[in-house]
Amino acid sequence: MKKEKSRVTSYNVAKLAGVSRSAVSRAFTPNASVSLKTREKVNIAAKKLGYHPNVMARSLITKKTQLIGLLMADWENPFYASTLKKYSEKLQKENYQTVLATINENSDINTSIEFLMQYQVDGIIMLSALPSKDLVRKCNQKHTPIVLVGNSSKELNTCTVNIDHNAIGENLAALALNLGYRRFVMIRGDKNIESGIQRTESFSKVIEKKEEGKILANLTDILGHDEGRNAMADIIKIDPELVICSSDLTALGVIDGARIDYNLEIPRDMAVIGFGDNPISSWGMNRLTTVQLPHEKLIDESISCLIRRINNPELPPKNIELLSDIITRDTTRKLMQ
Amino acid sequence: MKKEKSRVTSYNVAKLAGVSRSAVSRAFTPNASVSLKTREKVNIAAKKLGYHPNVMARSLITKKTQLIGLLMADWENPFYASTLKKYSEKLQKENYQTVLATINENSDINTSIEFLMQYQVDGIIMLSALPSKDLVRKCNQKHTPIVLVGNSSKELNTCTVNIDHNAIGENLAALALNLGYRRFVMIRGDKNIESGIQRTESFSKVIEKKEEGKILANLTDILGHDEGRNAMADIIKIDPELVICSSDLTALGVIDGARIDYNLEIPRDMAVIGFGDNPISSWGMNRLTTVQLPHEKLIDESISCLIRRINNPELPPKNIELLSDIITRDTTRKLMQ
DNA sequence: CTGAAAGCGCTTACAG
DNA sequence: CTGAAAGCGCTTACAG
Repeated sequence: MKKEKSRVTSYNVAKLAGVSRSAVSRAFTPNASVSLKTREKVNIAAKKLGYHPNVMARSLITKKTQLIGLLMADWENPFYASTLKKYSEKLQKENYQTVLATINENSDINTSIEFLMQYQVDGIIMLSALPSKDLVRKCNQKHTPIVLVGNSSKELNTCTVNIDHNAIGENLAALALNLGYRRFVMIRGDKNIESGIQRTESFSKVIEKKEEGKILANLTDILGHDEGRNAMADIIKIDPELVICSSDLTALGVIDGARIDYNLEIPRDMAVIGFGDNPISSWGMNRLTTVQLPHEKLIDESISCLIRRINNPELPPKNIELLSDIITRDTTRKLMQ
Repeated sequence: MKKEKSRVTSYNVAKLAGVSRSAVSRAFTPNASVSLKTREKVNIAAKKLGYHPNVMARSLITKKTQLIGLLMADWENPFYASTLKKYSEKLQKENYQTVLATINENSDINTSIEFLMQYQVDGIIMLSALPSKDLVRKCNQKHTPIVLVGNSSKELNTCTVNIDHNAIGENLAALALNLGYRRFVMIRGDKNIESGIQRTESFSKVIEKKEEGKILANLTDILGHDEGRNAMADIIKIDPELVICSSDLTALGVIDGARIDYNLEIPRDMAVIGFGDNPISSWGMNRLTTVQLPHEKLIDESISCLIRRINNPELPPKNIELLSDIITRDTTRKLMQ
């Protein structure tokens, strides 16, 4: 069987340094009441033995693990790699480590959350467009702070950091009308995702109010390049002036379909707007007009919300809404002056 | 200050179930010697109280945390999001949780590794093209199993799972010559990364041996779409028949540069081969000929290597080399029959 | 500033 | 199969 790992404990360090285990503990606690001399003795001994405090044992006492659970549901998002990286780095800077948990068909949200709970994470960041009342209830019950990122349901009694999708819908409508477009097709993925619903509704509200333009079709369950390209078979029959997609990848697919399969010129024959400002979207022939999300801010706000909540559980939860910009490139016509 | 979390402990469950804490512990240990009746009583009480064993306390005794550290250095790789997801899911299936650690300019490898060590991770998976002898030495010293993924240095006394880059270089050369190309330009990123060196060397060895063809230039420190596109300014002067890139993104940039900035037709005027088979590479006009890496296998092998090592530390480390396929699409000419 | 002692929540020989 | 007891490695009042 497994050979026993011979761990270096505070006892060993204490003995070598000629002090008590309390002193060793204090030497590793910032601002603890230890003399500089003791601290130095301990540090030398610790270095010699390769000692690091056992966080597990510590957390048993302090009831803090310095562990943050990162729950991610929507892995299709092409930004997730860099998002993950940034979370991990920024949390590390705040002295937290990141425990990753995945949600998918096989492992449901309950399993994941229970895993995280067993590890006594100090808090949870949930990245998902899906609502999760059960999750929030469970966390509140266990007094584990959680912040919901990118989930647009506001009634929940917890911290949320969101993109203001209503504003996006309105801005999109204003821009579209301004550019002279009147016949629209909207495309999005999962039809139940709140953010897409909000954008679509606020878009159409503006259009109705101004009594200009018309949404010819509202296509759903279309996500990603290939589905976008395939969707052109339907779109071509509808013949819109502008196609607005819920993802840059979908938009790029639509453009490929339009150009390659139907020989359209973009934006002359048809304009396209994406969502997300994927790095790809500015490449070569793509030059996609799209919505640029405040990723960095989303991350920063969610981390600071969570940490604030961890340190002051009695504070009321914050609900933050972030604004986005529209980047105008070459898949929509230029504004006439 | 922080309100005390009122934790449910095994003591509470024991009391409610009318058994000892030992019994509670056993009820949560698979194959422990408990009667079915006791186990059921415990389960009912646990459910009623919302009890989950505290993994931190458990790990103090068992010396196993069921935590795996995932160290990632090369975040440019566009596959990292899905790689991360798969690791997390597969480890979860094996009853491990993933702790993420990042390496970058700010947080060096030592800081990250010490973080992981403090959390007493049972093992570490290091995803990086960079060599890391120090890391391996440190892990061996602490008896923490580590497997190096995608790092081609073989002498290290640890488990490694790699792509066989020599084979790729040879296959690339054979294909290139077969297709009738003779004048090559090679492009890669960081010139010190072993995998790129190996591919380049084995490629040129084949060419020299066959006394056919010539590498006109070996460009380094070029990575990603934009740098690839810019590199066309130099490439156009060299006028190669085939450009071989160390990344699909670079290749796509070269193609954009060739088409848009220099009006070349691909592959008629110049052929391009990428590396990695990024999903983008099969899209629309891209249709990139590229090297398809065995991602899934890389992940599976590294996990099983690590778990084997965790369970049997005395076993000698394995060094696994995986083979890759070349996907021929439309950025190279077709083979004449 | 310092150390002895208690205790965090768990598991595991041990004895029955 | 079961429970009392010891102990994992740490921190933190407490008394000095």
